[in-house]
Amino acid sequence: MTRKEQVRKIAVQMMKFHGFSGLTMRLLAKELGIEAASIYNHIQSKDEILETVCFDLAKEFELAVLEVNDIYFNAPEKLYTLVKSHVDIVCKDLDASTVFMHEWRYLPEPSRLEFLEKRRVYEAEIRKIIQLGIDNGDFDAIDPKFAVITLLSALNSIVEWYNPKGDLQSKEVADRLYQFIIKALLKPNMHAQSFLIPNT
Amino acid sequence: MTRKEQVRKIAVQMMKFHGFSGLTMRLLAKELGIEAASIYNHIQSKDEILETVCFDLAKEFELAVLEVNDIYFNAPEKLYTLVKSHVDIVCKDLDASTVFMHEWRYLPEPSRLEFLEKRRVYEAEIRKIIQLGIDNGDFDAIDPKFAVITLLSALNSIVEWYNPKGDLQSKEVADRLYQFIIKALLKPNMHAQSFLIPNT
DNA sequence: TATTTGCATACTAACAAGCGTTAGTTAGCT
DNA sequence: AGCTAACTAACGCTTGTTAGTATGCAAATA
Repeated sequence: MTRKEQVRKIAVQMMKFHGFSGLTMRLLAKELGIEAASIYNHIQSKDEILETVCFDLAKEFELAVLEVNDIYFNAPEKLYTLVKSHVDIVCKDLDASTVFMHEWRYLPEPSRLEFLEKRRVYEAEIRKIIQLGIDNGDFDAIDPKFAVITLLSALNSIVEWYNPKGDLQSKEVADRLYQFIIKALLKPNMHAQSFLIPNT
Repeated sequence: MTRKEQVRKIAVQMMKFHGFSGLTMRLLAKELGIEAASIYNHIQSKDEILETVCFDLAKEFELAVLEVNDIYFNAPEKLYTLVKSHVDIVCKDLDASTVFMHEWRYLPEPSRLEFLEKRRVYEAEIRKIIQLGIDNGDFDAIDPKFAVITLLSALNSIVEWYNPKGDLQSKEVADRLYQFIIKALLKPNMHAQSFLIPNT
């Protein structure tokens, strides 16, 4: 791990607790054991740290959903794969994900608008999955937009409660969330079709 | 509305966009059309604004859930009433609710710990409802803790997307969310029992 | 092998601006 | 007379960031 990566790692870790505005360069420097001015040998600005975190993760989410929508699957299978990927990304680096969820608001313009656009695309891709499920008769005819919002709120709130040192693995979290959500989405008469719920 | 209330209202409105740390007294003063020092004729400190917002809303949530658990209802009825109350509180003052959800982390100690305790109690009361549903055979035998987390994540994320000027009323949001969640909670063979889903 | 170059990493000192907040005062309304 | 709500001036401290400099190690050169 380069020094640059070390700086970013500690910065993100601290941003999780202090927030973007609350984390000062001098606070970060103290944790790194150096002077505030020295940080600028490794990064360009405080904003840059936030931009790196937000856009690196956004890229990961984007790739995951595009891959799912590229492969031929039925809607429940696509949804399971997407949920699994999303949860994996979040749990893999919980600090970064927490900052991603909470602090993107403080991205400087035009980065903030760019970020919102990326999120819009992500949501639109997920909506395609829900719509496919409805069109194919797997899912109840609910409002897809509403379903996406509710799905994502459940997925994203993982950062609020997940404990990497606890007994739940990323896969278990994904399976539980999927089973909860798929029940809300599936047509009532399809609940016996357990093949739609992958083995855990 | 007293001047004190006006100050708080504008402050909360601005905190929604700038965050607690990002909102400065001089920025708030400019929006109020006065000098920063003048604000202190109406409030004691910047922290006090945050504390008022967080604890006022916490009180509302607490009262709502205690009332629901006081009345004799079955679990689905209790849950519907709770969802309705929660959504009402959130939609009634979206600015305050947004600050409540995002900025409680920046409460000064010991207020922060006190806030977390109140939230813990709220979650425990909701868990009672889920547990009642399981014990009475209405709900699937899912992990109640997990169900509460998922339920609350859906309820709380309303602040991320709800538009008071849109075409959705608070009651409609509550009904939709309830129908989505109750489907995930109910036993499969009970889905035909539409009486469990209140008329919309 | 000895010397030089260059990069990585840290430092001190400082800047201009901004921070929350206090003290003391003034104007107008009841 | 007393209350409400504003003001100016200032305090001590913190903010992100720049400029210029020193040190130690690794690769390149003599």
